[in-house]
Amino acid sequence: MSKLPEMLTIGQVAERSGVPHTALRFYEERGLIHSERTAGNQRRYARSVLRRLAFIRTAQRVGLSLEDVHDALATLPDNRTPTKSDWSRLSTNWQAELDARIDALIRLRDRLTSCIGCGCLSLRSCTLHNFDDEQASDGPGAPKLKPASEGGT
Amino acid sequence: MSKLPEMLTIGQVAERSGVPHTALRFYEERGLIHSERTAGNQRRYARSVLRRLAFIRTAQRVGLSLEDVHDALATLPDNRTPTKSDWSRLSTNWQAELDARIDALIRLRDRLTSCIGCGCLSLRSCTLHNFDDEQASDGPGAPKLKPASEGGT
DNA sequence: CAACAACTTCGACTTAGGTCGAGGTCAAGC
DNA sequence: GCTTGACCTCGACCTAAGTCGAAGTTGTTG
Repeated sequence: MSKLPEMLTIGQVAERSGVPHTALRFYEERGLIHSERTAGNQRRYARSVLRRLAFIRTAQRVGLSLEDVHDALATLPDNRTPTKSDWSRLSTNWQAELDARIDALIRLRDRLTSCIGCGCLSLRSCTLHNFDDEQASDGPGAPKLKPASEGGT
Repeated sequence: MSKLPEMLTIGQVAERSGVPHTALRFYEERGLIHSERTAGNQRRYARSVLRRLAFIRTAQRVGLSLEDVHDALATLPDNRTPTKSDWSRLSTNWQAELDARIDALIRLRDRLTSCIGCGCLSLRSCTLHNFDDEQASDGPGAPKLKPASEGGT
């Protein structure tokens, strides 16, 4: 029973992944990653956790929440490395998400462009000002911006 | 006429802007908007606050933090309501921000696509797995990797 | 004038995504 | 076999962007 070379300590994972050890424990608590324990109760990670972490960080970058990631990862078979089809399925979902986000941002940009073009100071009739028809809330706490029922300056 | 017809109560502003009154006080506390007070200490808003709020909500939609917005608004001389050229300048900055985000998302999507295409199970040499070239130049150990909704600037 | 809606402040609470420190344990080198 | 550093748990704290409720005040209107 020699210690398998694939098992990594939390410090090693932190260093290799760039994810702080505090965050690693946090992710584990949230069920995003998993570790074995030594006889002395210390965490030991399979190398595959690095891939998982890349996954997680990527998802965050895309703007997905950890909960989203958790749900996505939960569709993977428990303790094994994702196969090509697992991976493909997840990636496909993410792509849809990405496409949607890209789309939304592009629409927003175009509106902004037209706003600048028109110099619509009052914003009263400005498309940018009245976009709740299309945009769900994407901001932090941002409830949707309702049309200011007229009004303006 | 001490009570000008243009002055709006917090309830009116909330209704017209769609921003909850709690958020209005919160924004005021954060220095994003401003109000006068009646003799009885109640807030009264100039109509221009509606424009400012549209501004703020738009910025949030673009993904900017309230602090970013605060800083942007602070660049306006004497903290006034944006004129056409102010608006144009700020909007241009937001566009840059938007462009950058769109760009990042598109790159990410394309990587994901190529990953699926190549079926690179190991990810070891996969582009998706090795995107630190763009992000992690913040230093070794990189706890700097900000999660989603990074503030621009 | 009395009722009542709208307003005030202040502190506590929320969710997401963590970080920090205290107090204690494990593992490895000399 | 001791020292040192890496690790453990647990609870407190943090920021952002607010929300909620209590207790008290103002303003409007019948």
